[in-house]
Amino acid sequence: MDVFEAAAEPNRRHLLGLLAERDRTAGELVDSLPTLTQPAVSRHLRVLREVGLVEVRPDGQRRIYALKPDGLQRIDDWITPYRRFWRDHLAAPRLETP
Amino acid sequence: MDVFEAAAEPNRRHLLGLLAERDRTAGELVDSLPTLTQPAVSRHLRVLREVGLVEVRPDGQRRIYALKPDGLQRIDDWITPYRRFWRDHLAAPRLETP
DNA sequence: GGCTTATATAAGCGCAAACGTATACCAGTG
DNA sequence: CACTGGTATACGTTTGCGCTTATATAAGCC
Repeated sequence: MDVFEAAAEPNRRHLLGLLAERDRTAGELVDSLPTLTQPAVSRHLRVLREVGLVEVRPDGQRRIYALKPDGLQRIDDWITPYRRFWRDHLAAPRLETP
Repeated sequence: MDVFEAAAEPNRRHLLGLLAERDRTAGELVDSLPTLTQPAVSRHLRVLREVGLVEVRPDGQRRIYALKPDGLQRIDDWITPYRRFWRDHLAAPRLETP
């Protein structure tokens, strides 16, 4: 699994959104997704860990998750050339438009 | 399938890359992925069409594919808030680093 | 009209993702 | 030490993606 697939999952994007606000314990993140069970969220966190999008530090018996900046930057690097593309085409979508 | 899942597939990102250079016929795109069969590429193009990342126009018996700017912009909109995040954290990764 | 070229769809298969239930692993607390 | 709370892993199941082979559709050409 790479960064793109990891970020493609809505629940994982939800987790990333929360971690962008501030660091959170695994428990808080579990509570933020009431439709999922604790193991399900734990596995999403593992995926985010493995692709380098988040990092964990232990705090007693809890685990505190934090966003890792460089992970998302890889997606941003990919998008960058396209950004130029739509900046050119957006104002004047088609030259041959009547 | 949404834009994120569509862009998560490496072969589809390859196709988007080619279409960012210039419009291409379906046949050119098929030839650009020698490890895949023609139907496989055709299905990838269908996915990209359905999520609004590309558009097609017929040219005789060929189909010419073109990149649609607004599709990728939706991913960019999602990334934007995170960009601020790593701009803040990248220069000084951790305050408590020894 | 018949034949070829270009592209899309259909059918079927294998595999990996995502989930829930059950369980293991620690760390704290009495 | 026994027990509880917080988190991760194991396991089995379902579901959907991506692939190939085979076929349909449609345009161009003789």
